[in-house]
Amino acid sequence: MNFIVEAAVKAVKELYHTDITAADVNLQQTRKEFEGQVTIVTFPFVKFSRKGPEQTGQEIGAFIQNEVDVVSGFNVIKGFLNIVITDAFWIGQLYNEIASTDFGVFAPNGQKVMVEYSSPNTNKPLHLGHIRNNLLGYSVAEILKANGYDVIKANLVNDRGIHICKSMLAWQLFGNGETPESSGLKGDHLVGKYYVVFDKEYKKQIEELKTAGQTEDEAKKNAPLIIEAQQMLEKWEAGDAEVISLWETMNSWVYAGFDQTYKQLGVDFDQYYYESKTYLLGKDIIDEGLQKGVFYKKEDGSVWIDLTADGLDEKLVLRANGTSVYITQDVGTAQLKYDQYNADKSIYVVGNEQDYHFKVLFLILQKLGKSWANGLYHLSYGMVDLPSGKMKSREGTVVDADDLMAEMEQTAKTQTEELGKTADFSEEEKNKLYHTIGMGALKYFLLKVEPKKRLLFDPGESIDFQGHTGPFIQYTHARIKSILKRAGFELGKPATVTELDTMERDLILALNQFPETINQAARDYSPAVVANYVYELAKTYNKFYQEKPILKDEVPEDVKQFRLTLSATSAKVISKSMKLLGIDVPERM
RNA sequence: GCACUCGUAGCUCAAUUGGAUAGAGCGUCUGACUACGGAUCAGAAGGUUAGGGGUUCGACUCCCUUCGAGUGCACCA
Repeated sequence: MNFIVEAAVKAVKELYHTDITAADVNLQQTRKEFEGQVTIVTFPFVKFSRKGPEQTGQEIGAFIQNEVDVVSGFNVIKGFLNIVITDAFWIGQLYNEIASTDFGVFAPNGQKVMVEYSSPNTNKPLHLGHIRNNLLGYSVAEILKANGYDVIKANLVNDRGIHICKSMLAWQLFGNGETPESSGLKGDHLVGKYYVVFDKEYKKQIEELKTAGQTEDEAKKNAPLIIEAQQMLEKWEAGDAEVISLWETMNSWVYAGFDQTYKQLGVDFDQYYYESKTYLLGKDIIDEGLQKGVFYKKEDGSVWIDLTADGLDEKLVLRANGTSVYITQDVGTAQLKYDQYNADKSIYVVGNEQDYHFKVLFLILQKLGKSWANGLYHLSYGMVDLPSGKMKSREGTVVDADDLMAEMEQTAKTQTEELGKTADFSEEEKNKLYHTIGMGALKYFLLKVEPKKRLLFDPGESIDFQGHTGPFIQYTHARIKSILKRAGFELGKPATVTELDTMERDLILALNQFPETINQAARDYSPAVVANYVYELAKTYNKFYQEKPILKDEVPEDVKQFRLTLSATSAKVISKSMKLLGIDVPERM
């Protein structure tokens, strides 16, 4: 629609002798209840025209109609100039742009972006909150790719630390040599089980010490288990062969489990980072910062940065004994990433409880004068809540990722069997379909909500398959495919129709929004933008489908071909959109 | 206490980034040629956009304030 904007700029220049830029023209889709397809808001121009908004609209409208030959008319309602564009234009748009294979795919823009997501702890299995993280990260990566970025998906695995040692210790003490093979438990679940065991035994010891007269705080510090775990961590850091060996074994179990979960989820990574390898990074940068005067040293030798001028606090970046803290390591890892990839942007998909941390991290890197610091972005997302409140792993109120995915597939199976449309499917085809639909429902449910908003999940009532859902969109796609198959239709024939019905035009308009939607989703780092778009599109198609015959005998051949083209392009755009969300669409369901 | 985020129909979410009469789904009620696939479509009911001020041609959107919810405020990660 750039030509409309350009015409508007020209109109203001010639009519009112004022230079404005394209950004000053507020262009939007015309509301359904008015005639026309695009609307210019004319209020901002009245100060140039020195006339009322209606008259200004009339003048600009007349100018544009005269200037642009595909504009066939206009109307003005208050400060809104509604522009009517010819059907010939829209038909051309459908056949020349929308139907082309690279519609919605932008040429490489020469920029590189890293998206870090997932970043699990290796002491417990993934839960619903991790699913949201993974789906967001994967989808944002796909959206950026579609916008022409060269994307690197990274996973920073938290594979060390006291929490890992807790699982290890509990397994050592209470595990009796249990392995995934011996118990049939998925590796990450097995390790998670011992994390819970640790917590239970630890609490017991705390109670014992309390009855022996210690305060809560003392008991927490003095419980033998926690002391042992700390000793284990020290041994790990010292490279103790036995501890390292145990650590490697248990982590390998977890990774096997994660791989399986990731595969089910359909996410993947180009680059893994492990905190066991990065946790010592960053110290040299702290030195660098000390020299530059960005940091300062306190009497005890600890190193700090003063961010009070930026509305934040003072922050420790290195302990008095010279060891790192969390943020030290993140400073170092950020540098490592940059040295390795030279990315223009780096996205961190991390929950909103770390908003402050990333604010501080980015500010530190800016103050250190890192040229790439401006390209850092924290994609912060809200917690997933249950009706009972927050998920807590130790209280057993978490919704386990593997369980949930299995339940979704089961629901898909039940629903599909009830409808009885897959009688001729092979067992393998059926299973694949249940997976596609179950995951479609789950993924859509999580991605349709704006990332930063918290999300409510009720395990009691299963995720819907009707209405504003993934299966609804998948169904629309399958139905189109069915009709195309029946007609033996292939894209490629030229248009022979010259006029559009309202519903046909609305559908082309909706399809035409796709590239802009992809842009906006990337600008906002928001898969929800795509999710809501594709739902609107599916609804628009369904309405068209319901009211306009396509293959019926009474439909003239050229109209039939045209409606088939509309259907085929709708299926393609639906499929492409869903792919950006990491959701597959079936041919039949 | 301080900081950040959020608050839209009974419930779950939208609203073209400051634009027209705030839109969908679920749920409730009513319909759709004797199905080009009914996991669909049409219609009805449902709102003081948490409350109150302000900014302007125009505010769900920006500012102030009150209330409510969440998160953070470790020499843990």
